Amino acid sequence: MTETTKPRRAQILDSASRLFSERGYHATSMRDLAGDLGMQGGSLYAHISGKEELLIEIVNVASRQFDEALFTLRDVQLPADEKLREAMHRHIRVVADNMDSATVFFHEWKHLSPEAYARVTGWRDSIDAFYRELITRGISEGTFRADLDPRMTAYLVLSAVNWAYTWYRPGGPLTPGDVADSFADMLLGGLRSEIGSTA
Amino acid sequence: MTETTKPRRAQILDSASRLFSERGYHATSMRDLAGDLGMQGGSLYAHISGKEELLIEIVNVASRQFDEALFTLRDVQLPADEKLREAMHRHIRVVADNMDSATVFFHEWKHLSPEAYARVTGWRDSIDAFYRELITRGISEGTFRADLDPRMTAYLVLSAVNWAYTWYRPGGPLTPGDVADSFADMLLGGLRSEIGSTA
DNA sequence: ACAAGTGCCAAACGCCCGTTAGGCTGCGTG
DNA sequence: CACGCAGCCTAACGGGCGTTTGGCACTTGT
Repeated sequence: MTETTKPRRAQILDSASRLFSERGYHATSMRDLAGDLGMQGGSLYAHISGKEELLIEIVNVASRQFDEALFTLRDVQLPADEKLREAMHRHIRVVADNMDSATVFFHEWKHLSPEAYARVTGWRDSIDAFYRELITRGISEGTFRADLDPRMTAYLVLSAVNWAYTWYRPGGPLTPGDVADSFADMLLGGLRSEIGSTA
Repeated sequence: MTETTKPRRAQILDSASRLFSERGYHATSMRDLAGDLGMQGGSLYAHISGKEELLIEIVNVASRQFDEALFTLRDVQLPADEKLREAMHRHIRVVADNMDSATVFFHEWKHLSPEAYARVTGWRDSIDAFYRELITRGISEGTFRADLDPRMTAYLVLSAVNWAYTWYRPGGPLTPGDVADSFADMLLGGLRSEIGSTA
């Protein structure tokens, strides 16, 4: 009995993350969720205030993790290419370490109430701005090609790291670091061989 | 005979695409959908057999368009880099020209019944295979770098073209062709400047 | 031993869901 | 004019939804 079992609330959030990510928020009933935990629907309300609280908390935890992962990189002095690689490492690690809540985050944030919705779009914009600034600086430093459009470049990088939630499987042969390095190598160096790259 | 009801049916499918993409499949009720068309919930059933038929048809139309766009490229003789660019052009055009049904396609296919679900995963695999083969051939032809992993490369390309459904806005300053060219330039040539690219 | 507190259950609440049934209206055709 | 028949209506069906309530069993502190 010395082993401390997770608080009931945390168990509920874990189950909710998994079920919401597998079936979707609206397609998961409170009775489904309770059944997954071996209890009755009404019993959940001793621990939570309602269904939306679960969604809000899952999305908040996910967005906070993205935020923290990249925030500490903002003022690090590093060549732009290395910094981009490091950002992708951290970004993909957050996705990979939280596949369920990341999936919920990407799929269900539209169903949040207006304030929570606004907070998510705010996060989106700040992540966007982080990558755009990184790229803009890389261009002015001469590390990145001068003809890049920072907005499109940020979209491309974000596509790569975000879309991973649809195909990455933890426990498979690839670590999050493998994925990040592979993507960074291709993005930074390009797909074309030296011979093939004419102009 | 079925031809006569087609216009109304098409209107229903259009409304359903828009509402499903905005609110999600389960969060859109048949009464919502009917209201959007100025009718009562029950009246829909003169034109369709049920709610899932709408989802199936929307997803089928979308997947067929992806299929057709890339199928005719399979046997075209073209250098791998040009062929990849053309594939991205077509792929992004399908997304951009069908934002609503593409969004439904990417978000709601998990909620399909088993057979329809299997058909979608089949499509997914075939698109995947298309890009992998294209890249594998490009490597053996010397157009692409020899150290590329075709699987990871396909993921990267698919990330770029698929994720567009989350941010692209038709009618904005960017045409689908602009997006495809921009992404193809960055992917093929890499982000690094000539000076910065040391090995 | 007893009171307080915790965690859960069983039942019910009002509401909305997808879907069906039956009837009314207005049109095109014999 | 009579007919059939789309196309839509209103009303209702059984059922599942999120949530609330009251009470029972068990643990804990004194």
